[in-house]
Amino acid sequence: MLTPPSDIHPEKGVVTQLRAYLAQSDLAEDGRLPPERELASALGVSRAELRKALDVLEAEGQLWRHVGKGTFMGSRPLDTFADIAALARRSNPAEVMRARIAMEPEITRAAAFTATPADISEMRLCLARSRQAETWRQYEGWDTRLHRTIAEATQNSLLLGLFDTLNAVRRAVTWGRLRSVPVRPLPSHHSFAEHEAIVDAIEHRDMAGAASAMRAHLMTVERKLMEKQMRAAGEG
Amino acid sequence: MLTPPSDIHPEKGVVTQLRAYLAQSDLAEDGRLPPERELASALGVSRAELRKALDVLEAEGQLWRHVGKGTFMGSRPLDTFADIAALARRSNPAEVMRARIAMEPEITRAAAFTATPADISEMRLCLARSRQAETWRQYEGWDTRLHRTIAEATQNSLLLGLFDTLNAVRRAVTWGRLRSVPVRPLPSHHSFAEHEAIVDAIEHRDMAGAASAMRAHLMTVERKLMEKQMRAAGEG
DNA sequence: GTTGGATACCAATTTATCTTTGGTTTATAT
DNA sequence: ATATAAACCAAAGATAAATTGGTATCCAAC
Repeated sequence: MLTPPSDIHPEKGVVTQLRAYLAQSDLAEDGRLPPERELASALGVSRAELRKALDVLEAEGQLWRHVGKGTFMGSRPLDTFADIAALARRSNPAEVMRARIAMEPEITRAAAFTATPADISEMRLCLARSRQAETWRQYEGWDTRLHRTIAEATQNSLLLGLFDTLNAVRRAVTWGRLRSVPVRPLPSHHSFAEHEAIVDAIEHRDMAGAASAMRAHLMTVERKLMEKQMRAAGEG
Repeated sequence: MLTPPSDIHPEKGVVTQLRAYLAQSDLAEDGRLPPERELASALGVSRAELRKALDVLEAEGQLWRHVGKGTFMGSRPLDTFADIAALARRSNPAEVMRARIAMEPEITRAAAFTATPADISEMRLCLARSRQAETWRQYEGWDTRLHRTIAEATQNSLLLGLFDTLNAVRRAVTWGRLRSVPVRPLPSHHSFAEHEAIVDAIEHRDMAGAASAMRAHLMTVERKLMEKQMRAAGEG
């Protein structure tokens, strides 16, 4: 219907009018249509009424909208950003910690099923080295390697890739932290026993135990991290 | 020249001076050292000479530089893009399925804690649309959107990014598949009820239930996929 | 009392502008 | 010849301004 008949309710008229506009006007390549304010005046309707029509078309899945970006035809493109730097920019330490708590226990569970004796002996090596570390920097190196060895033990290149991505973002995001204590990690450091419990569970093919041990470990890390942050906030 | 040691070659002198500076001065946590112009004046040498010394240390791998960014200690962070194509090449449908089973239930668990009413109503929309789908292509579109909406509902950009990566690999890996049956999804399709159970659990903030519902769903998908593969192998 | 329209404001996003930074060239002086 | 200073370039970051969808408010009309 090109000329809106007067016997149709105005709301429906706007929807029809909008459909006609979208059908005829060839919009930009990205399917973007003009801003609401322009489109409203171009169609000779108020912005509120145009928005109601847009709501209808959006509910139909014909278009999608986003604040600051615009309104687009077709289905929403999944803006896949696999770029580490971009991910790190948008994320923060809290998110990273939550992501670790979500991912790593399940990775550990899978590893408990697939780990080879070679994997497990490499984990044991990481454990021993981390205990011998004389600086926090060294300790962190062995800690990182232990966690990655577990991911490798899943024998799943995709899971390993996802873990690496998570880890890269973690390093990028955690910059700006302060290692206040220059001393070496103490033997009583909580991670030692926790790490050992994880590797033990993997060795015993205890999938549930491995997952929960990793989860417990990461939640301790998260708690320590939050405590440190609270202290820093209190001091500042 | 403030105190030029005559017995040392000036170039080597700058290198030594620079090494000493890097050893003593604790630079920022990201390992960044001051811009060349500042550092040159701080060390009392010309910028050109400082750059020569920096060239030496860079050749030794002790530091890395980047225009517009600065000069940094340590090894250059592997400019990792989680290369979807590379991941897909190394992976296979079975790995993808195992990775989904590892990740998505935990994402769903997190979503059950953080989902907003808007998130949930969007999930319901996806459910309804997927039921109305008249082709498998349409159905897959709404299925994908449902799963991504759940990932969005975690309010965690990193988890969302990891999910997107996983999803991109999945599409890349499943590329060569053929949807043999041109008929529309039947109302008895297993996913309908399973999807609904997932969204219900999220709506009721049942984190454990949401996770296990998603896990059950994905395991059904995996089973169907294996059966199909067996049939294909039998036919081939 | 409800509806529709105009306006103003908000937050997310993009665009434009300026600054910083490593890399390079040129001219000058010792 | 060599070193120094200066100037310029392109890449990256930082900041400011403009856009845009979303929302609330007020007012007039029926």
